[in-house]
Amino acid sequence: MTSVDTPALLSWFERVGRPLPWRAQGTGAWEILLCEVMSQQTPVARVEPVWRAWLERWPGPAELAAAAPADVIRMWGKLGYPRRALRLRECALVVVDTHGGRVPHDVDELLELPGVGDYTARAVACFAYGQRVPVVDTNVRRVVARAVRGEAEAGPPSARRDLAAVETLLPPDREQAVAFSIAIMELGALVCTARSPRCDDCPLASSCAWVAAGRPDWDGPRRRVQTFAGTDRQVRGLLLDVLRDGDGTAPRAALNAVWPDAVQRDRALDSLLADGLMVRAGDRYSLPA
DNA sequence: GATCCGTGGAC
DNA sequence: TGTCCAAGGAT
Repeated sequence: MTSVDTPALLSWFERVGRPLPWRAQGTGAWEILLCEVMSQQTPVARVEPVWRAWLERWPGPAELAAAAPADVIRMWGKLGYPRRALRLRECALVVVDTHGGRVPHDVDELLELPGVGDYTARAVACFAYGQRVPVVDTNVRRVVARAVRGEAEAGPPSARRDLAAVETLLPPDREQAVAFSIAIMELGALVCTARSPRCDDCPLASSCAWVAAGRPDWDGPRRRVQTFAGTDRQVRGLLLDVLRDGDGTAPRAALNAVWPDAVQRDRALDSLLADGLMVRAGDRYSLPA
């Protein structure tokens, strides 16, 4: 079982790591939590402008907690999965109400926050508070699968296994461990990518188990490709667009116009109401005040 | 564990 | 052009 050449990895990061705004010295825990939630299943490049605008409008959890859900949904824009915006506001409420307005340090407490799961809790503990905890995202899983196990893909995630695997790779020194996690994520994002890994530019190539094995194809189960066209997800997006891009309210007829299949349209609409992304008053549908 | 939940860029 | 996939979380 190969390990990871940490010095080579850290040196590479110093050279080509992106100067993302939330990596600047002095970035607070709330700002880091915000960017981590926004980055869930969303390319980092799309997050940056929204992150800036968001913090300008609501600098901290107290301001966000006082905001109207409608404004929060609008500010979320087209980042996708808008339920995250509602969870973020709920998270701000919990931070204010039960943590005195400060983002908690402990992973277990972070996990209690709405919209904060296994990855985000550890990302905040590590990146915001400098704790030596494994941080496992899709990039880390992929780099470890290749560099350590010699497999082309990570296979299905398993929180327990993945955490244990990364824990064994984590440098003992706290600051090194933090730098390791940032760098290995960046490597997965920039070099050891899912589609066409740029092994020629990889600082781990000479020690990589996958490269050593001749970059064998993945022989595990093919990951199910997520369809989008024609799904409820697409319909929800179209429906929400009507309110998000307009003045926040619309009659039923305006919503009906965006999707012909009444059964699916109603199902999507009901799910939006259930999620609290819309409210209904008679014939009118609105973003939640 | 499987499924659902947006959006858009890269190839 | 259609496929793939992106700093996951909740149920």
